[in-house]
Amino acid sequence: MTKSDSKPSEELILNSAMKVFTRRGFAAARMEEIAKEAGINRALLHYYFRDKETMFNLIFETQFKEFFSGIGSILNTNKPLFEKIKEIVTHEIDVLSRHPDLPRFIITEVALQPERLIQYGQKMGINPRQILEVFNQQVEQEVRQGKIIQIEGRQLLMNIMSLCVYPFAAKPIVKTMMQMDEKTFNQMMMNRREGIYQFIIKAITP
Amino acid sequence: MTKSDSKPSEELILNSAMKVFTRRGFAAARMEEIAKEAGINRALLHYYFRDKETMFNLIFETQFKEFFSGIGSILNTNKPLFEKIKEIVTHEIDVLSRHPDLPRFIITEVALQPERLIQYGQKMGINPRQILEVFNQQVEQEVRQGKIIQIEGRQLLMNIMSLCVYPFAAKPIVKTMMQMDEKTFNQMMMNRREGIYQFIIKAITP
DNA sequence: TAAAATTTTGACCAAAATGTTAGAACAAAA
DNA sequence: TTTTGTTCTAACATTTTGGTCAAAATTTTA
Repeated sequence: MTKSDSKPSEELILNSAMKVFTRRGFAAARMEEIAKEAGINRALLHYYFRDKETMFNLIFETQFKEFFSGIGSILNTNKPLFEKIKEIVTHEIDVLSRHPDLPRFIITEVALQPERLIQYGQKMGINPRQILEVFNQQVEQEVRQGKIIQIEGRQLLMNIMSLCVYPFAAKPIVKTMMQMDEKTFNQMMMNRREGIYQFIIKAITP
Repeated sequence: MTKSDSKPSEELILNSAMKVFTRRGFAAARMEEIAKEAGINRALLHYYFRDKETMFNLIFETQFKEFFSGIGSILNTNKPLFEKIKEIVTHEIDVLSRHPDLPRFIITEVALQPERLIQYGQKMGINPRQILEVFNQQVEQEVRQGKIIQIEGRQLLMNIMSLCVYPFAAKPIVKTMMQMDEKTFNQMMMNRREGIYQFIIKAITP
């Protein structure tokens, strides 16, 4: 809020920018609000970062990484399926508990400019085709071996992601509808970490 | 696009407004774009509807109803649990297939102004407390009777909603990551209607 | 401590977006 | 066909917002 802390302005600005951009999205974010949040003059934003779009791109990139890199590297191991699922669930819930605005931010901004996804995806060396292919193979194999019921890899993956991500994406709705305050919401998500895992395993074990 | 069809302008404008607002959200929506989409002059928007905000509220209300009313009335019956689940899933997938932008729109706009949710909720007589209470009771009962495994009502409800809604909310991401075109996406969602139901039932049957 | 470099700001500018209005075009009624 | 009322538009006004710049304040360095 106040600048008093002797943190270098550049970093201080980026922090404020992150808050405001993730809270409001690009279109509704105001340079004024970012400046105020950082406790500095608006012109200073332009001194450190050329313009709104440049700032936004920096923020988007870090958020994008935060959202995708983890799951990507988990999927790319050759651990057994159940273990992967466990890791994805715990990882997602943990990350999103720390950054609850993340999914909504990514979702809306990608919807507004889908080309970003491809662009940044390439930039950080994500290859969806390959990741998906590996996961599909693994699921198919376990199906054939009778370890899990018949299910498409991508449907399973989508189920996992849905169960983890949706409550955060829709957090303001969920909180109101289920009449939870911040604390109970967080508690519920903590319970969910184990709950979802059980739910999925139960659903796919023959 | 063109106005040629002799439809009354008022309705025509609302249609365009709906498209643009759901596509871009309030902040990124441009009056100009709405006018162009309707094939009319920008000033006419103000002739029929006072200003941007008034227009937006009308759109938001209809979208809000579309999103919530169905599930509300399904939950408010006293059918058996599995039947309810089946109905919710099919209903959600059907509605969202017709209005794929709906969840993202509601989610982002509610996040931007959470008071809307309460306001419009009351306006259309939705009582979350009561709805949730009924569902909780029902789940608890089935748990006690040993018909389903131990699970919290709200967790189950959240799972159901997550599995249905998330793929649409994150549609642009899902499409890109899983390399699907519009058609395959829709097909996948159709398969999902049955798939999710099986998944949930399997997960909660003892 | 004086000079040089840097950070920071207030004042201003330009562009973009919303909103207003006088009157043209059109339709309906007399 | 004139008159009256409604629908629509072009041009204008206003507001909001992002961005620039010269100079003040501060820090660094000589």
